[in-house]
Amino acid sequence: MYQRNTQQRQVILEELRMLKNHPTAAVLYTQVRSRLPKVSLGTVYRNLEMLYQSGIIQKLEFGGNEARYDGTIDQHDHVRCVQCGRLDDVDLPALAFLGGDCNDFGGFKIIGHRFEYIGICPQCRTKEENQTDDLPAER
Amino acid sequence: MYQRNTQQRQVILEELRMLKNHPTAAVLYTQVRSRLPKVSLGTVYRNLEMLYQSGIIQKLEFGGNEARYDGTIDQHDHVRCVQCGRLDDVDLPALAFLGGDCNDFGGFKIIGHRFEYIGICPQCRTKEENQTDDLPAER
DNA sequence: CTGTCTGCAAATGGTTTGCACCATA
DNA sequence: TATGGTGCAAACCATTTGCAGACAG
Repeated sequence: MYQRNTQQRQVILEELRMLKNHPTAAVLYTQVRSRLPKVSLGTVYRNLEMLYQSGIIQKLEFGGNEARYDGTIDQHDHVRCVQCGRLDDVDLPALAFLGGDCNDFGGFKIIGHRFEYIGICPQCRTKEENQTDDLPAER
Repeated sequence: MYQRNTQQRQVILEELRMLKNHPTAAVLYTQVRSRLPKVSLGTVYRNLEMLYQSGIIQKLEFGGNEARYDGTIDQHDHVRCVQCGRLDDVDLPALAFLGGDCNDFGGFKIIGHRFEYIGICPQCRTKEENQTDDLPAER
């Protein structure tokens, strides 16, 4: 089951690694289109999934939101802004053990974990202070 | 902003509390229909969201899968089966600190966290042993 | 009565997929 | 030139929403 090294695939991976902020597929798509104006969103999804399955990139999907992608595979956790969806890195070595030795819970074979802080990012915080009214919808 | 105490809302909450295994909206819907044959799926979603916003139940959404609901609000973590989506409880007091004092990461105001183990449930494990072929799709 | 809630069905939105053509190896 | 990849558009599927009638308070 070999994979070809297409131009699209290369550009998608390069641009993903360029964008440091864990872009969504849609954001990456517009970015890639600046170099390959004819790519389709379907191709972006297909390649992201392929790269993810090959263990080359990370897919960071949580709670109904759009999935976000990380061009590296080093293990670290994240903070997600409830309001705008922004996703930042968090270095929290204390969590390393969680994926480790504990590999049986009620018969489950544990193969990993997902962790994420939920919060409000700096931008959204200042927005909140300026306009005290209009609480935005939760989701 | 008061809320009415409709029959639908009551039954939905009761049935959710009856089902101990964190049902999806669809599963709960069929369950509720056995008592109220005319409820609509929309009503189930609307009420679940309402109960969730009111802090009466938990909404457990993770990784692109269907959301699952918990009729109680006690804090505990979960294991999710990658293959069938089954969601079980896990008691892991060590994680309690995570939502606690640490309330500022890079300007983010931390308001909570999401954690979940990923694994393979007993049923899917035995299935795997019996038939070594046909790897199921990731998602 | 008033204003919330319901059932229905259509809309949404992120993601996937079928198909015919394209291009990599 | 064989076959995996692409672009396009339609399909999917969980969830949301507009609307007119129903019903709780």
